[in-house]
Amino acid sequence: MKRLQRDFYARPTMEVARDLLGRLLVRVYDGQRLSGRIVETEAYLGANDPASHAYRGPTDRNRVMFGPPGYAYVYFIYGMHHCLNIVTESDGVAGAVLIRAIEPVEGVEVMQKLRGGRPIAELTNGPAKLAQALGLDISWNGTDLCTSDDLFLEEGEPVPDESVMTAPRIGLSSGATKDAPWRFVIKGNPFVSHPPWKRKS
DNA sequence: GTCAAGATTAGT
DNA sequence: CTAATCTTGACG
Repeated sequence: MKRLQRDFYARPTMEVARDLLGRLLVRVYDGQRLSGRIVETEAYLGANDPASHAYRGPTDRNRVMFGPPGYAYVYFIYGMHHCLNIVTESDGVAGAVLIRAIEPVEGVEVMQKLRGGRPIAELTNGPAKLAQALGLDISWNGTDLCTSDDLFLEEGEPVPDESVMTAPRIGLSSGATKDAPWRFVIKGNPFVSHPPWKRKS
């Protein structure tokens, strides 16, 4: 299947976050394809988004968010979790999309092994969960998804507007943009974390 | 140098 | 609801 090119990522973050739904996230682990269909994303901007790591300008940790689009921004959080983001916007402009959940497609057994034998339903329905299921850690920060042989995205099956639902982002405690509807999910998909349609955000 | 908070998860 | 667990970044 065709791989997504640089121009796909070189657009406004919100647009990319929406368009990422339905795409196939692929990780080649030990020569084997592990993949999943993206079912949940969140957009994080720069200067105008207090909830973003890039809000206060570039630092050692968030630097890749300010670089060219199409790169992976992976960070370590809460002393035990890793999360995967896709860098957007043009070089010099901060922006990234957090991949919050994917629906397992290939390499389910390997992903299960990496996740301590958890059931398929709990394999990749959360940012830190999918990172663990795909064997991603901080060493993947800065990987170019347009040229890497081990981590990239394929076109997959674009999702129609009627299947997309927006909601406030998860886990934010403060900031003017904490309630902005910058979270995108495929309505009704069982692998979405904190399902918006089940009320009780 | 010090220190509180964090784009989460699993278990009570 | 809370513990787990440790890096980062703000401040002095």
